[in-house]
Amino acid sequence: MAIDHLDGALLELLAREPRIGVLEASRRLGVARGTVQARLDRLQSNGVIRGFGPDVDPAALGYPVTAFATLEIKQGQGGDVRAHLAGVPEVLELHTTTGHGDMLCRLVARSNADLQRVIDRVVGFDGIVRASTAIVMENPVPLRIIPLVQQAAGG
Amino acid sequence: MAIDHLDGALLELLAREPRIGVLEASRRLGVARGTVQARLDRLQSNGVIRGFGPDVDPAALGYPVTAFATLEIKQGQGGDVRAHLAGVPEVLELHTTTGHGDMLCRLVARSNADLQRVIDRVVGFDGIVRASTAIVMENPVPLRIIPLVQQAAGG
DNA sequence: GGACCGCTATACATAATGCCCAGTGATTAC
DNA sequence: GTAATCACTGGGCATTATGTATAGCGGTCC
Repeated sequence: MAIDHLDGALLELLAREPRIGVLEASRRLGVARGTVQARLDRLQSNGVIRGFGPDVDPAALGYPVTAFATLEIKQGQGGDVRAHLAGVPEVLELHTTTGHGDMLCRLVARSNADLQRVIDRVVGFDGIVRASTAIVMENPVPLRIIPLVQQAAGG
Repeated sequence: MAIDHLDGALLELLAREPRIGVLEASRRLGVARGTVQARLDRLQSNGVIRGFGPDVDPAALGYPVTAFATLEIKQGQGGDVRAHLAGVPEVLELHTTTGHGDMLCRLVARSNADLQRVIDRVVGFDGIVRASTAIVMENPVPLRIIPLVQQAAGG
């Protein structure tokens, strides 16, 4: 799937002002409303736009501590470990990675003390051999996509 | 900031059907429109909802490879390294973490071969001493927030 | 008891949406 | 070269949502 300049500009606009409507977007971009509508439909059915879910800040929910945990898994226990981690609300995402048959997960907690509880819960499972945790201090580049979109759009 | 059941249900609803309007949300939740509007306003001014930006899938843009790189930084070079990484579109996020004065960043690339180019660009900077990269194979738990929201909402 | 707060319920003007259509220019197919 | 296809334009129209305001009601805090 490739996107062109108009797609890129539309995504940028939506990222900057998400509550904008199709009509207003068409005005800003200087194209017809139907065009914006068609592009949006296409971007969504192509899977480029997964959705417009609310971007919730865990810190504002009372979970200001973020950490990344690298997990070492017993052979053959991958499925069980995934199910276990999926059941922990503080696990915000989980990846399996190359390396030592390992997993990487993003955790949040209410405090550094609470992080200990979360880690205990995460690693308190039979298939997990070892865990090493890195606590996030700063987040100089929050999750972003626009620079990549611009590059993909050729600009 | 604490959220109650109604806030939680509203966030869940928005996460599941993001294009829903205030009116429709009020119908689903069985409350008055003004209530939903007030809750939404409050959640946004509280920072619980950062926005409704489009959720763009890098894979659909032509970047199906994700990796996490752990970087070791020269003392005193942090600021320069951040600026450098912020300028690389394939760097989707960057965190500074405890450990070895390190950083953790999420990268995407067009292919495994392309990942080499991205990594070269990332680490081709004076302040970076060493990098170790883990390529993501699977993503059993994609970035999510609803389980945490439910827990924060008390149920 | 009085003040305050959040929710309900309703109203109304304005604006956006979903959907339709005909026309145009550019590209592709034959 | 001609026909067909495709994306975009520009317009219209009925329906629906939004922003904003109103008054009333039931709690809670002192």
